[in-house]
Amino acid sequence: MLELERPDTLVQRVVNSIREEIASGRLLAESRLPTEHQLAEQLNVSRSVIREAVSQLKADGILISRRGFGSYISKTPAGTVFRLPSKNGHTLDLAQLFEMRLWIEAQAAGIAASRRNAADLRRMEKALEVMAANASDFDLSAAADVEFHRAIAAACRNEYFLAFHDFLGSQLTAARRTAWENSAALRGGSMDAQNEHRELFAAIALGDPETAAKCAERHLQASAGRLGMVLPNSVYHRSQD
Amino acid sequence: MLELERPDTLVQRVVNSIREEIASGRLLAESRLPTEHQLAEQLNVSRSVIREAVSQLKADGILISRRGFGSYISKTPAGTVFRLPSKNGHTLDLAQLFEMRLWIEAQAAGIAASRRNAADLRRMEKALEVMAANASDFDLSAAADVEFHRAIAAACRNEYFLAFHDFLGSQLTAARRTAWENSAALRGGSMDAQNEHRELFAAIALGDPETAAKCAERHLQASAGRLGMVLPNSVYHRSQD
DNA sequence: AAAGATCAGGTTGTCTGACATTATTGATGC
DNA sequence: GCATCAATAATGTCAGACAACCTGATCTTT
Repeated sequence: MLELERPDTLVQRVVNSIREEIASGRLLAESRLPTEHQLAEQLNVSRSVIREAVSQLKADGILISRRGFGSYISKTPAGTVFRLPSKNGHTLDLAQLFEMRLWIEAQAAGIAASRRNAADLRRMEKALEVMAANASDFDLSAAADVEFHRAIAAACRNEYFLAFHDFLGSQLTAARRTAWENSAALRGGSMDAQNEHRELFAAIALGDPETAAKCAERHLQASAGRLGMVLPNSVYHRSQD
Repeated sequence: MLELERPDTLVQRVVNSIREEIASGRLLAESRLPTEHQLAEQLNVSRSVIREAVSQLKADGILISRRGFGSYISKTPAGTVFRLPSKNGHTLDLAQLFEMRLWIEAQAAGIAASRRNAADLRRMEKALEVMAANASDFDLSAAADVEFHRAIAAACRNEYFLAFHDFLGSQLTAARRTAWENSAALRGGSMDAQNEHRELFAAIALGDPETAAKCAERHLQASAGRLGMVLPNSVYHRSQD
């Protein structure tokens, strides 16, 4: 099935153009941007287009504008948002994304093992119970699975880390949905998953970071297998070269 | 020194408004947005304001619009960009940010130890040499330091992970610049840092993930100390509770 | 009756021009 | 020298228009 790709809108082209000016160093940090009128004339587009483009760059923290004064490049021209780099434009590399999540999740498990308090453990255990009680209900048990892993990330007590964990999760489920619509592959191995969860939980409860991290890694690796994904080699148990 | 709080621009308020509408579930995924004319009338602003707001949300992957048809909520209403959550609006928690970087860097070191190839090792070594040769030149040695850690992250062979590593680095240097303008505190401990780097490099070259991760963690912890930062307790060497 | 062509209405994309609000700057007066 | 004030200019917002395009209904042809 073929897809027709369309030319970029003017706004998109202006955004790319300004981004490149900055990346190439022709526009330096904290230097002033030409006025919107000038930009409109230089690029031969209307001021509305310029304003929409600048509006996007402002939202990314790349530009700053002050009414009555003008717009200038931010002190941090790299911006304040993180976008997953996508080469061709749309498709994400599911395997690499999952691999990164595996690493984050493993690190989270290790840290959680040394920082978790009683409330964290209760929250994890509760999620496990819900998962066990609703093993037949896919939506419920999937939600409990997310909650279990989220409780682990939350036990690290770092809001940025937690936010990034959530971000990866949402990106992954979204990408998976668009890739294969059949996530039913999970159903088969739910018993194994439950055991892996229990192991992981035990290591965290015991306060054993190394074991927790390894349990998490094994669990995620197994999950990938259940989803039919092929990851690069394992991190810790790989043959030496 | 006090700061004058200004009311948000109309565009910003519209953006927040639509975001909230989605977060609260009043606007469902894949459902259509009112037309720009309707939105303008409902919110009592001009269409230009609506267009700028929608433009931002499109850039974040929250909205999608098709000419002649309309705009609708994306399948992934969480968006495709990651923003560091900032409560009050501007200041980031430097300690938490640094802590997260420490974790990422430690994980990167461990993975790199099992994935690095000859070219990776050469790249790291080269960075170390540059750093040693220009110990007195702050800018040069700082750049080499960045390059060293970047080579480690690159050796993990995961472009998303590398991109996130870079993002954290840029955010951190930016935040540090605005916090204290004097990063001269680094100068004193450059000899220690050099030793830590050598240790870390040796572990990676040897292919010992656990040691590499621990070296990286110690190094970053020491760096934090040299910067006068107070981090939460270490992950692995913390007293049991 | 079914398939294709045409048309009408609506929506986003872009352009134009205007006014409001705010910051900079230089002249003025003392 | 210093405060005041007008002139200038930039962004923020508004209003209206046309272009390009999509959808669905109607009309035409087979």
